[in-house]
Amino acid sequence: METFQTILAKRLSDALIAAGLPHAAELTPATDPRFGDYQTNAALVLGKERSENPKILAAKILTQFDVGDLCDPPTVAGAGFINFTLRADAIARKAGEVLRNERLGVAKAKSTRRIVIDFGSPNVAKPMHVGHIRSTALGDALARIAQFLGHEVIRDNHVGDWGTQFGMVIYGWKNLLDREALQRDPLAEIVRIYKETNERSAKDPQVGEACRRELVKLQAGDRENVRIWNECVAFSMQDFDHIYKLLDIHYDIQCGESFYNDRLPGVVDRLLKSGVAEISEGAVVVFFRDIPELADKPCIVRKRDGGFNYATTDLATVDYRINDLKADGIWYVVGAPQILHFKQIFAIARREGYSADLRHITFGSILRADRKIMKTRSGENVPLRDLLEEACKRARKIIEEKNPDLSETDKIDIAQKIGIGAIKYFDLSQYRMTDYVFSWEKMLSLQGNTAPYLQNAYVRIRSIFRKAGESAPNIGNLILKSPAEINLAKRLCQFAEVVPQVLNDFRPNILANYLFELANSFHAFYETCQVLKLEEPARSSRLALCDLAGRVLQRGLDLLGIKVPEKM
RNA sequence: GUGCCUGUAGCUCAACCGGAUAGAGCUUCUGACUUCGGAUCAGAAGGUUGGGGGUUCGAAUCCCUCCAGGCACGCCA
Repeated sequence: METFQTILAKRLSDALIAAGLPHAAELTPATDPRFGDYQTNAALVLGKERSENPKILAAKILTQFDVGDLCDPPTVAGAGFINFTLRADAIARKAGEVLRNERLGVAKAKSTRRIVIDFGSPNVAKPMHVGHIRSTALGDALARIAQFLGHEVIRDNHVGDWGTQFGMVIYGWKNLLDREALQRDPLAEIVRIYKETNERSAKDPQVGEACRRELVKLQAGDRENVRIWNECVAFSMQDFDHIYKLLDIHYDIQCGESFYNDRLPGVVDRLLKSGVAEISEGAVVVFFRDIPELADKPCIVRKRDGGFNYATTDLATVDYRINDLKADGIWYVVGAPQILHFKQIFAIARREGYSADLRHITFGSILRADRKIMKTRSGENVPLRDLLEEACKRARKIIEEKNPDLSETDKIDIAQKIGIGAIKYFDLSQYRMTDYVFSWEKMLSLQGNTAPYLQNAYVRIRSIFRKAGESAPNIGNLILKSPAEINLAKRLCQFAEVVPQVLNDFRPNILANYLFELANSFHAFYETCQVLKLEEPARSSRLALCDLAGRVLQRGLDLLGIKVPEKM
């Protein structure tokens, strides 16, 4: 299904050809309602290129422009903009099409690809903390959107289940473990022994040495140590799964760092053989002498002591995803501090001849009110589990105030949808690169650009249908008369234009913004337009409009990983 | 020291690839309820887009420079 934007863009292109002008510029939504619904600056761009008067060019383009029954006659305005205002009957027809369309008008991408999305990536033997929210919510939302647009998505949890920290965990397990505590709360006990060992080894070099020995034994496949390691991984995964269930996050594969262990020597051998890497000061290193930015930033792929590091693992991961999983693209949803690392990894992958689309999708930090990175009072990371539970608890409290008559099971269910939705939406509605200040009050507010506000719009729509005692009517075209309903219908047609835009620069906040405006338009419509008390056919038309608004809200929030309740 | 990211209303944030008079929300103020959920809506107030230069018809957006904050810079991940 075509959007207004694609139709008008095509006609612009036709008009330019007919006028003997080169194809130029684009056709975009108007920046201001005063300028209509869509605009193009084609005449300005061409005017500049050809040193001609943009206004005259605009007029020339318009003589060839066929708007058909889509728009009122286009106008030339300002320095040479061409403005298009949609006709109400065209909006009614288009909204009718969207209404009957399963995908709500959203076309699949022209070329669909297989994409591995690497997000979340918690570390074993450490509880997930607030910081994981961004990678997890963002990665999941991008996965949902890419999938909806027809891409084949493989969600991969690159769990940190291997590394030097295991020397300490195993040492602690053997010397400090409290079995009872382990039964009560396994992960907490593992974290405790890890921390305590860490402190001890900082003070006592002998402990540090013992940890290194445990690590070497683990890497050599020592049965006892491998058993302990397995157990720790299993306990951690249980904890992650609990959180993922709460967050409604699903992974297709969870190939952690350990998955790549036996592939690491092969990676280094190949890099040495092909000359991409060389020996330097006993280590195996890749230099980027021809890339100014990286010229003084070599990448070590095998340490002097023969050990591998995370660059090696990540290179093995690239190989696996491209060769074994046949990925056309890999998106890494990983924090900004690792920018340099991924630049190096991508540069090496290119040298090895990989042409897959490799993207590092970075994001900022979550801050406290004092603008410091969010930590607990004692300076520890805030456990994600606590945070999610707190969100549900606070949502529950609001529900008790606003709607105390709901059943207990409803309250639990709704509190979860609102609480978790609030946290995710607060994150996703902001530009991913900027740091943001965490605030319970803001994210759970019923006013403003929040999940509860959007959910409430949906709930109101459901309420109308409950009251009506009927489902959405099956009608042809809508009848649009009042400005508020025209505005709402127009907004609904834009869904198809907004969704694909998110992937241009991996910005779910564009979709969030749209949904907020949609909810706003719906509320304005609701305020001025009666539905149920109306005579036919207006009643059915407005009911259909409500239904469509509900479906778009639901689908849009779903693409962000947020659920909607029927009541709240 | 070098590189990267960020800086927009009192606060939290938008602004798609350079477009028109920089938009929302919160807060404050003013209106609207015998209502399909007022958990809402309508309106007002609020700006030297960190500072200064430059590029052009046109800059929050591109270039230079300075300031502030954050992050990263060969054997941790």
